Amino acid sequence: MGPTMPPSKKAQSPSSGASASQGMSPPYRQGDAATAASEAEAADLSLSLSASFSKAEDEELTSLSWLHESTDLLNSFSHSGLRSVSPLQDPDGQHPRSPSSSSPSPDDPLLGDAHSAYDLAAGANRKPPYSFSCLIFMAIEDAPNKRLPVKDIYGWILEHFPYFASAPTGWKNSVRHNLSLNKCFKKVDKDRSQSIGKGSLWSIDPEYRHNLIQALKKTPYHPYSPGLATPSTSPPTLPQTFHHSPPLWSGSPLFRKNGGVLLQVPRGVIQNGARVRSQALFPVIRPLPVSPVGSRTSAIRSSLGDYLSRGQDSPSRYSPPPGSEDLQDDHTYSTAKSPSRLCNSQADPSSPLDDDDIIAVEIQSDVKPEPREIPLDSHVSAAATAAYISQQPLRGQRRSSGAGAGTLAGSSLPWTKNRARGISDTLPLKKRRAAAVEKPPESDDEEMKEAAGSLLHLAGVRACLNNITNRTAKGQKEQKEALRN
DNA sequence: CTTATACTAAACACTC
DNA sequence: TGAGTGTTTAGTATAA
Repeated sequence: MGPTMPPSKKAQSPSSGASASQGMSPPYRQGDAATAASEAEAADLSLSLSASFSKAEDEELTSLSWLHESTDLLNSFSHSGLRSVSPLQDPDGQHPRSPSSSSPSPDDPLLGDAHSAYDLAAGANRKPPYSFSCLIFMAIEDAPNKRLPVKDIYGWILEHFPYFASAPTGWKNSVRHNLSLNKCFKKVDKDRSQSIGKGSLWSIDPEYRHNLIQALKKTPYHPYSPGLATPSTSPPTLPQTFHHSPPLWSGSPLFRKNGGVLLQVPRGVIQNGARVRSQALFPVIRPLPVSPVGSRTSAIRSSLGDYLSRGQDSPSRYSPPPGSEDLQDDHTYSTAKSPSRLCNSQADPSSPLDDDDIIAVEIQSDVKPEPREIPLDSHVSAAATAAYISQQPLRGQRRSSGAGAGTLAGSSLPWTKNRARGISDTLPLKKRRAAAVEKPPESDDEEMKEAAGSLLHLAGVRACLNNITNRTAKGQKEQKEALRN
């Protein structure tokens, strides 16, 4: 998924496997003379970016103008020739930085010692802080038709993350692995008239799109990422204080493995490729019809506008166009689709949850936040979800999101395509597949309904539960009345 | 220590 | 037939 690379050694090195052994992750070094100017430029841009993001925070995010500003800065940054900068690794390339080790220098309060420690030009050799799921997601979303063959996904990743050009080819396997395993991705039925050769086109499953969007929002490139959003002069924030940042869900694996750790990064350190930031900051959101600052920014606006406006309940904020289902965000992978799908599938589609439901969720969270009370309906905005979840204790979130969703999905990875075992488990793969064809497993929906029904019962999510129970009660009542008659 | 998540490697099957 | 693609399993690493 995700912004993925954990703050671990694994994250720092190209991979824990062959790539590491092949020395794909050169130690951090001071940039050479050719990059000096770029570093200076990066510092300036970083200052501007940080200031912009900080301004957004100071203004309580009541306006999106900062976003345009930031986008412009990102765009300019993208032309600075700077590439990836991993903030998580010590100059020796071995250990993540600790918060205490990243005190800004007086000369450069933004970059601090990081500025001297990290090679701004060496980003191409660093693994991007996105999980493969996010990379794939971005690639597909960046495609005009929102669908790509694997080959083009490779190409997109290579284009945007030069690191992979020199990385061992195992990453392609990982891409395919993700495509196959991750429910967020689905194959598009091949159109014989438009044969693309081998393989299929891959697209994003709308059911899970929110999860991916949410995951992407957890990336360090998200303007709300504390690494960018907090004033540069403030000390690095610890993850525990994160809940103050509205859009962040600190319980997501993406947060845990990236955002949370990136908090330890000296403020203003530019992370990873500038191009990535500018071009794929939020390449996942459909552009708005009207855009004063370009499609990319529109995309961001379409995402964050709704995100903010609904989350902050401000009428002055940008409102998405009708039908932007993307903006009804189910948070992240870890919650998976099951709960929301349950609600959606069982609730009356003609009466989607409205803001009252969101409020109800928020109220619930205020009263007694329990991990199990995660908003379960995808109609609940991402803001509400994130705001809600952000109040959950980290550990609780983790347990609830992981175990809960896992239970729902009947898999340890709720968004993955792990088929329910049991069908001729011991048979050879081929026979198992044949058996699966003959006896298709219970549909995800059915599984989700069944499992999530139980969870919903526990969770007491008012909107969903009421909807479901009302319908159930109504049906039972009608049945009884019919029997009487 | 356990659990969840992400990644990598590998084997195998399928398709072009 | 080989290469690319898709699926699955196993193992490892990390964080909480």
